[in-house]
This record gives sequence, C-alpha cells and structure tokens, in this order.
Amino acid sequence: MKIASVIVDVPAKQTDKPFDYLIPEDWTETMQPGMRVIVPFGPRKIQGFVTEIKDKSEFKQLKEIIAPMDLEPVLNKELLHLGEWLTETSLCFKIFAYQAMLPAALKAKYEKKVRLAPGKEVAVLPSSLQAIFADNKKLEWEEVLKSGLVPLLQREAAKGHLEVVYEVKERVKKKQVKVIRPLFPPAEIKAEMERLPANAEKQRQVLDYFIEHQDPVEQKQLLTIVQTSPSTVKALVEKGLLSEDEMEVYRDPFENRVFEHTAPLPLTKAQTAAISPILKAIEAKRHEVFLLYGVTGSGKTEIYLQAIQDVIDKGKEAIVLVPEISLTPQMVNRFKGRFGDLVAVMHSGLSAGEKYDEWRKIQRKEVKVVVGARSAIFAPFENIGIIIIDEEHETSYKQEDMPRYHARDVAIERAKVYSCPVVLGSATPSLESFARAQKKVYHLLTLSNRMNNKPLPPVEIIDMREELRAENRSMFSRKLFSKLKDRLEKKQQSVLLLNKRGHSSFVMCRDCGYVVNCPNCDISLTYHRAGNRMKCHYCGYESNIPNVCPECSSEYIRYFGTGTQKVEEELGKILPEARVIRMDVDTTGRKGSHEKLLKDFRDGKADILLGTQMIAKGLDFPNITLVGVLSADTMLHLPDFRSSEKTFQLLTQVSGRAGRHQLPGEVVIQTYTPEHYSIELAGMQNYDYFYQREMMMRKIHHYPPFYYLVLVTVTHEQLMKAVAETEKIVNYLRSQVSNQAVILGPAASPIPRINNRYRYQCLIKYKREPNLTNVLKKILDQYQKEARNGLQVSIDVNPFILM
DNA sequence: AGCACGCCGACT
DNA sequence: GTCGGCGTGCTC
Repeated sequence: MKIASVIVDVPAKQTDKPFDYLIPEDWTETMQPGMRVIVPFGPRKIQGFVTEIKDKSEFKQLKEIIAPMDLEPVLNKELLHLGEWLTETSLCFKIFAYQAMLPAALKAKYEKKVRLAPGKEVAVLPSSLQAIFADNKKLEWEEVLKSGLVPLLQREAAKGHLEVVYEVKERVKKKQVKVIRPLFPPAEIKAEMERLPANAEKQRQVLDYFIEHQDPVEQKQLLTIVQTSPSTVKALVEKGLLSEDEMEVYRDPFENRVFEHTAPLPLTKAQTAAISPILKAIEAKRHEVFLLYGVTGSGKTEIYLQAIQDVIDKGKEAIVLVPEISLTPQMVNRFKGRFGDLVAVMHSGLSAGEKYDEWRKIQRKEVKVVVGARSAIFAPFENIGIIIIDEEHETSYKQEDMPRYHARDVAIERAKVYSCPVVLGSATPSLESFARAQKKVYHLLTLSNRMNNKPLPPVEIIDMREELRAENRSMFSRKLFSKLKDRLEKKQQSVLLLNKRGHSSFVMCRDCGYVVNCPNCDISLTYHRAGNRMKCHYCGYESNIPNVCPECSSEYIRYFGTGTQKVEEELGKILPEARVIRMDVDTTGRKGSHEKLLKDFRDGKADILLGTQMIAKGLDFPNITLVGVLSADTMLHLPDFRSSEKTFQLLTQVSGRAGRHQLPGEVVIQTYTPEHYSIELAGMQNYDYFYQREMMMRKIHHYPPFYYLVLVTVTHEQLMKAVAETEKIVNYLRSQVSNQAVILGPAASPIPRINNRYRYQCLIKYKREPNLTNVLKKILDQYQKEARNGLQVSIDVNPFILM
C-alpha cells in the first residue's frame, strides 16, 4: 500500500512535521500531493495536507487516511514548494504556510459530539439520558459542557454505552442549483404526454416546455415559466421522463454590474519607453524585477494593462496586487473593462463564499488575471507570465501575523519559478526597492510627467505653532479655513485628511489629566461615538464613559484628540452650510458602504470629504480642487524608523488627489514641525531628494536598506519573567552572531502590555548572518517547550511595525 | 492544539 | 479510599 506524508492541522512545534498514513486501496490512483485529507490523529479526526506520496515509512504502526477532502489538489507542486520556502524564511509552522495560500473557506471546522455507541440501545443508559440520545441523536460537545453532564457521560462512555465522535466539516458548501433536463427527444415526450392521467394538466405544461426546449433549465426558472410547484417536476422525474441534477454555480459579486469594454489607449513616448523592457522580458521568458517609478497620474495602470494583454496573448496568466484600500470599484473597473470575464477579484470585502468562488475560477483556469490584495499573490495559477505590485511601498503588503510574509518577496520567489517579470509600481517607492534599483538589482523605469502634462498642484505648508501664537486654537488654520470657504462658494469639492494614527481620541480628565486606560493593555481606550463608549483596539475591551473622573471625581472628564468625528463636529460649527461626508472605520464598516460614500461624493452630494488614510488613494474626481492635511506630523512621532518615509508617502499621495482634471488644484498641509525634511520635501514633491536624505538617516542608524532586521518579542504575565527571558535571549544571540550585527534590547515593546501580558523585545540589525536563521529556530524550539510556563516568544523577520 | 496518563491534596 | 487538580508527553 502507498503511503502519504501529511502535514496536520495542529499548529505546534511538536507537530510541525509530516506524519505518515496509509492510503486506502480505493484512493491509490487518485491521491496526489496537495490534496486535503481527513486523518486520525490520536483520538481525534483532523484535516491535513498531503505533501508527498511514497512507498516506505520509518513508522510501522501506520493508520489509514479516513477520507480525501478534494478530488483534485488544492495546492499545486509549485505552491507546495513555496510553502516550504515560506516556512523557512518566516519561521512559521508549515500548516500556517499552507493555510495562508488558500481561501479561508477551505480551512476545516471541527465538531466534537457524543452519541450512543454502535449496536447499543438507549435502554442501557440511565433514564435521565435516554431522551437525549433517543433516535440516534448526537449531543454537541458545547452542550455537554453547558449541561454539566460531563462526569455522568464519561462513566457511560467508559462502560462502552456512549462514544465520542470527531467530525471534520467543510466551511462552505459549493452553491448548487437544481437543473432539470428532458431524458427523451421531443417526439417521445409527446407520446408520453398522451399516457398521462387526464387531470395532470401541470405536468403536461411542463412537458410542453421541454418539447419546445431541449436544453437543461434551472428549476427555479422552469417553475416561474410554467407557474407550478416543485412537486409537479418531481412527479415527472419519478416517472423517468425528466432528470434533475445539481449544478454548481458561482456567487458572482459583480453579477449585476455591466463593465464598459475599453480598448488599449495609445501610449505616450514615456510610457512606450517604460513598457518595452517589460515586454522584452516577457518575450524572452526572463525573470527580472522592474521598479516602475512614476508620479501619480503618469499612466502606470495603462502600462500594467498592456503588459498583461501581452501575457494573455501568449496564453499565460497575470497576478496584480493592489493595496486593500485602493481596491475600489474604480480600480476593478479598469481591469474588468479591459479583460472582462477573464478577471477574478480577491479582496476582504467579499464573503468567504465569494472569495472561495473567485479562487475556484482561478484554480480551474477560467480566468487569466487576478486582481487582489496581499493574499492574491498565492493565486493557484500554473503558468504565470507577469506579477504586478501596484503601490509597491504600501506597508499592507507585509502580513503581520503568521506567516509573516511580504507579498513582494513571495512575488519574486514565484516569478523566479516561472521565469517571468515582476513589476513594482509606485510614485514613492520604498527605500528598499529604490535602493535595489540604484544598485541595478532591479531595473528602474521612470515616468516623470503626468499624462496630461498638468503640473503637480502647488503645496502650501502651514506652521500650526504660528496659528497658536495668533490665538487660533481651532484645528483649522486661517488659510485652510478661507480656502475651504472659497471652494464652498465656487461649488468645488475639498478633501480633508486626518492622519489619525497615534492621534485617536481618548478620554481625559481636564482637571487632573487622568486618561482612561484599558485594564488589560497599557494603552488608552479610544472614544467611539456610536453608543458613547470606549474601546480598546488591542483586546476588544469596552466600557462606558465615566461621569466623573475616577481619580479626582471631577465632572470635567471628556474625550480628547482629533478623531474624524470631532473634526466633523467642528466643521459643523465653523462651516455649517458645508455638506460633509466622513469616511473612517466607523462609517465604512459595512460591506459596500465605502463604495456608496465615494459615489455620493462624486455625485456632488457633499462639499467636503473628510477621512483617514483610506481617502488618500484612488480618488480621481474632477471637481476636487483642494486637499487639506489637518495634522501632517502625527505619525512622525511614532516609534518606527519608517515614520518619515510613511509621512512623506502619505503626503505625496494625498497631494496627488487635487487638480487631476481641468480645474487646477491646491494642497494645504498643516503641521507643527514644518522644518522636518519629510514634510518639507513632500511639499516640494521631491522624491529623489527625500530618498537621499532618508538613506543617510538609515545608514547612520543602521536601519534597512543598509541592515536587515529581526524582531524578537517575548510576552509573559509577569513583567520580571518577560524581562529576564528577553535578557537571556539577547545574551544568547550576542554569543551567536558576528560582531557586525547590532542587538538592541531588552526593551519594553512600544505597547508594553496587551491583554494582561507584558511585552519585551529585542531587535537584531545585521548585514550578513548566514547562521542567524538556525539560531532563531533554536530559540523558537527552546521556548516552544517552555510555552507551558506561560512564556511566548514570537519572531518577525523583516518586521514592518516594531511593536 | 487536545487529550491521556500520572502523580498529589481534600473530600464523600 | 476516590475525585479531581494540573504538570508532562504524544499524536503517524
């Protein structure tokens, strides 16, 4: 009998290796690596991934696979191999790597139930249990726990009267519809019709339909046409005249939308120059990474589209990654408009079922292009011709929990396998990528002008300290206020960006300065107007706002900070006639609301669009002539070496929103630190100079791209334990790395406590440490054993957020 | 992760 | 004496 190596769905160090199982005879032909299977594991049944099929095993007592969960592999050879790479580079469990590559719908659901043991009668049970298990009923384990029957049930189980069953369930069912078709040609159906009883009028009508139409028809449709009930059809099926089949249908999230077909646009000289090296790489089937550095509005998307067209013409496939927040209908339309049904779209707004259906379209090769957020990089194509990452610098391409991968790295890894180009596009490339382009590791392609040759809008930087000196305590500078008013009079639109990170509203006592903190985490609670409550963003803790200060009993306790809600309120006071649309996590939570708000704004239903980061991208409305940034420097002071870079990128991005069409635009940036280079240079829209400055800083402080980083975080319920263990790790690391590496720590994490666990960390900066991965693995190994003492160690290779 | 097994304290 | 607490090791 053949043997399968299976990675089981148990995320633990000890089980992070293949387990061998016998393949049942019936499946020897069909079982392939990459399929999901249900296997016995100890007393349970769990899901696993077959990674290999072999003839021999070191283990003698092999169990048999219970059942396959797929008819075809869900992971192809390349993805299985990519999973190993992902495990190695991000130091995660194999099972996490495989699960990350599949839609969540394919993750197993487990159920544990108690039922009567086979061959036993209810009569053997104590009378109190007989009703529960009558008629072969099963009792869910959650019910068991609630009922408090555990000891009694255990006794019965020990006697062999009851048994515990484990079940593995699929998360989604494929959506099916009933399809009816005739089993005979029209002539024979006519003959059969004669034989029907005289009163079977409806059945006759149904058959009439099939004399006219021989094609299968959806039952629902048939019933409306004939105006009858399912029983009529059923009767005919039972008579053997018709047959009913279940047919799988896809949930199509774009079902009711018509996409206007667009033809390729003629390229400008600059675009032609940029696309030709990409086309050459495609032609030569050569792996190469291009950095397409082009200002907003320089026509990067058209280059993507035409490169993809070329790939499709060669019978290959394309993956396009777009940051989650810019996966707007506008963006999707451009791809659907050009490639129609050949496009699958993957983003978090879809339901689990819809995501699964999009994934299946890819798997069955029914589409040629996938446009999606980070995880779309794992699209199960097998003949990739190009991978495009738009807004390459976006931090959302780095996944922050296991597996902690960066989509850019995965893209390059996959592109190597398929010998195809990767195109990274950005108006403000990440320093890492630009540095690689400078070193000729990446091929730099530049688009320096906007398509319409419109100049970038003028940017004015306002020093808010001056405003304070002039007794203006409002969050709007006099300049911004007058410009807002001016746009209102001219019936033009404005966009206001509130850089909310690190500036969320908190509840503070105005008398004693007491700030309401989360009882579980060392962080202030955030005020939410909905329900007038305070919430912790880290552990989910919620509470009401105290009427009086818990410290000093003052009544002057109220929320502070400049949340979007507060800006909206203030706008209402100073510009009561302005119609404002607010966009933030609170107003865009529901599916489709994001889209609706933007549509309202485009339709001119508001004068001012106020929002957080999410409005910085993709907005391209002709009537926007003013962009205001309320507080440019809020994220500048975050404990993050990328904060300057992020500030520069955000300001540059949002500036690009104004004056993209006929009407000229203007940008106003308010700040308390106008002299900071990232603000000053964003105002001048000078990426190249910013790059130089920031690279200098990174070099001095030993940060990427000059050094690689690894962040080790240790958490424990007791502060001292966390400190002591971090200290040990630091010492061990120091003994293992070369003297070129820098190790910082132990230091308290920027959020020193989350969910009642203290967090300490150490940061490793290094240039070349071939042995580091092994050292880190050893640390993880060691601490996995100690995890029972409540110690948790997590390692983030190339972290993006140092928290 | 779950679960069984095993070794100690506090109870019918 | 036993029920049940949790520390330890195993799952092909």
